[in-house]
Amino acid sequence: MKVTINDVAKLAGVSMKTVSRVINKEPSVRKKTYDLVMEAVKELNYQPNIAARNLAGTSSFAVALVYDNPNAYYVIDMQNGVLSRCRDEGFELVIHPCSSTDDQMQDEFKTMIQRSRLAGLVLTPPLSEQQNIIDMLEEMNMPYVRLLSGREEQNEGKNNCILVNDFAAAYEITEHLIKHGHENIAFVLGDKEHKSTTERLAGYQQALADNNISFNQSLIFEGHYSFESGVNGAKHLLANNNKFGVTAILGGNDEVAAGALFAARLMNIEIPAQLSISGFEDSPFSRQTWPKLTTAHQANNVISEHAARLLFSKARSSRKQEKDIITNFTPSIVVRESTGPAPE
Amino acid sequence: MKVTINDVAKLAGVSMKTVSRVINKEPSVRKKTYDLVMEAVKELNYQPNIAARNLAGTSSFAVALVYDNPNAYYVIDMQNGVLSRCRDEGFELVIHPCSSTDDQMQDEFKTMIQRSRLAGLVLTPPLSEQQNIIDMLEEMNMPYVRLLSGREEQNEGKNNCILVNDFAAAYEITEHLIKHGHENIAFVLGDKEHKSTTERLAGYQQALADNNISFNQSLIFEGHYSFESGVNGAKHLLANNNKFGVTAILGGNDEVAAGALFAARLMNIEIPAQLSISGFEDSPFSRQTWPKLTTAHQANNVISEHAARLLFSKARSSRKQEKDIITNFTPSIVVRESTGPAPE
DNA sequence: AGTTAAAATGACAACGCTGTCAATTGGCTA
DNA sequence: TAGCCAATTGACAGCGTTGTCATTTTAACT
Repeated sequence: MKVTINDVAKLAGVSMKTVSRVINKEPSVRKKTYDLVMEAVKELNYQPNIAARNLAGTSSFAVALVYDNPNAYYVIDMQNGVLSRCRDEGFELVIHPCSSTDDQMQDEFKTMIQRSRLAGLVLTPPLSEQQNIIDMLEEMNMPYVRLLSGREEQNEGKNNCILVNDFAAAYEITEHLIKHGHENIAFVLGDKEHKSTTERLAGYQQALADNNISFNQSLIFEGHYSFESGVNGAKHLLANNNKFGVTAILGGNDEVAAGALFAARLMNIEIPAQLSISGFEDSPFSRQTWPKLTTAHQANNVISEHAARLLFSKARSSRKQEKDIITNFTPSIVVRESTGPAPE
Repeated sequence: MKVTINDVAKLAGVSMKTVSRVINKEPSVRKKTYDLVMEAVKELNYQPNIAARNLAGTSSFAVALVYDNPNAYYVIDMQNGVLSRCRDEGFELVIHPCSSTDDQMQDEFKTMIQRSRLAGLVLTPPLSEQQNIIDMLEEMNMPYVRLLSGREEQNEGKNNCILVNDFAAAYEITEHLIKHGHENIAFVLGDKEHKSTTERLAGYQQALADNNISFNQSLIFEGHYSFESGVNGAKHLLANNNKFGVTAILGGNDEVAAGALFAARLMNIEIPAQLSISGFEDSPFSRQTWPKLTTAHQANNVISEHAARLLFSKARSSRKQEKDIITNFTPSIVVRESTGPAPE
């Protein structure tokens, strides 16, 4: 039942160490020897023991996915992508949800890293934005890859980032609305600590500017990434019989947009006839509202696989921290039924 | 930096083995010794090395969570619950998503189990319903706990089950509707292969029977657990100007209910004035529709923690398969705005 | 106090693999 | 063909724990 490296070595007529070399694809193994060993491996259906590898070796065979994000769809997408790469590469995945943002978390985090003997970690926002975490990892010389909201040109100093260009996404959505005659476009922002919030706001502002529409602070509601916040934001923005003359609302993400939709219903406002609403992220959620949400599609499955791949390459390429690895993903707008021409 | 059991032993002035005994909460350690060791553990912040434990010991310190469920909220709830227990008990969690239902999956599954040297696994529906998987685990003498839809009285032969009483939940929701004057209550079912579907249907039928309402097959739509299916089901049931006189629709779960809501909107039907709609599961989703859904709350966080606890106790209590461990959870109805009195 | 069984502790090998370094082999040149 | 270097391969210790069994201590009796 249990096949060890020793069994393989005997069958192939070589030393254990040679088998080890073959398993780990180390160079300087003669082709003939390699084949001999592989044949024995197949014959015995040998599976290396992960615990022993971890214990004996200096390198580890586990990576961690760290998240502090209430959006289950996002987390699952990330997890599945990373997991799929892990399987292909023979790594284990350690899942590490972090609920808190306080100091205690950082300790807990450190403990986890030491305890699990990780080869590296994937950080998702908003955790990936915390400088103290990054500093800690750099100090520990621990490979990591972080998913961030941002534009390439603004992040040249940073390393190991995978950027999602929320600026461009917001720009595109805003322009879409402007083209449909909207001028008083409101924005219910997500948590202001999140980079995605400031990026989306900046994209929105740029689109306004490029189309000669002046920015109006009154049309901005500082909220959170939640349904509730979308409800509150829309209620506030549309208050007093829509005194600002808002004809479109950008939701900080799909959940916020769904909240805005909810609030509009409460006020008997027709979507999109009287009001256009759009979200961000294209979560499954955005397809399950009435009407379905216009949003910006973010290829989370692709992004997460890419993140894992990048991490593995970093983890393998020895100690030397390769700087400036930045990859860019730009979400693309998906127009559905929640946006339309501005009312007269 | 790296603290081993040896360091602790030296500081406490005892043998390594004694420290090991304390760590593993083995009996026959004097209170005084125990305290001495624990003090040293705290002082050095000692963390046992999982790899070494796995390698040296006979028992393993990893459990797996296996899922084949597209509902991200459900999966995350389960995962977080199990994970939280795992941390407390010093276990590792191996995540194993299974996309397919074919034979290949079973092989892959077996490989995973052998490779990871698991202490046991938690199976979630619909995977937990597959007899071939259960048989395989029994054969391997591998501890497991499965989450199932069902009633206690019907599952006495089975072991290691955590039952969610969907029958009772459906009964309660149906009765709620009947009390509000509904008689033509339709049901958009989920996937018929899932136990939860048949259980919910049975609860619905029982409630009708107990209230002297005859069951009408025409009011049943056999669908799937998806938003789309909810849309199609409602469209079908309300077709031809609502020829069946439906005044309420049960959605197989919250997603289906949201779909039904969507379809009702398309047909300009007022909710709940003209039509009541309810879901199941009380996913975050059910609070993000307009109007908010009446549903049956399922305490997934509690259930998953319980599952993990049960698995640990099984895994520890040596080989002897304790039979008949069955725990029962009954969802409780949450009345929101999507249901109301039947129209005249 | 002396005896004895039970409880508590310790010594040491073993788990399955990899790192290190020494030994062997093969291919080439002179 | 000897001589030499580089490419391969092997021997062996050790990773941090636990299982086993031997040893010591304690408690409970005569």
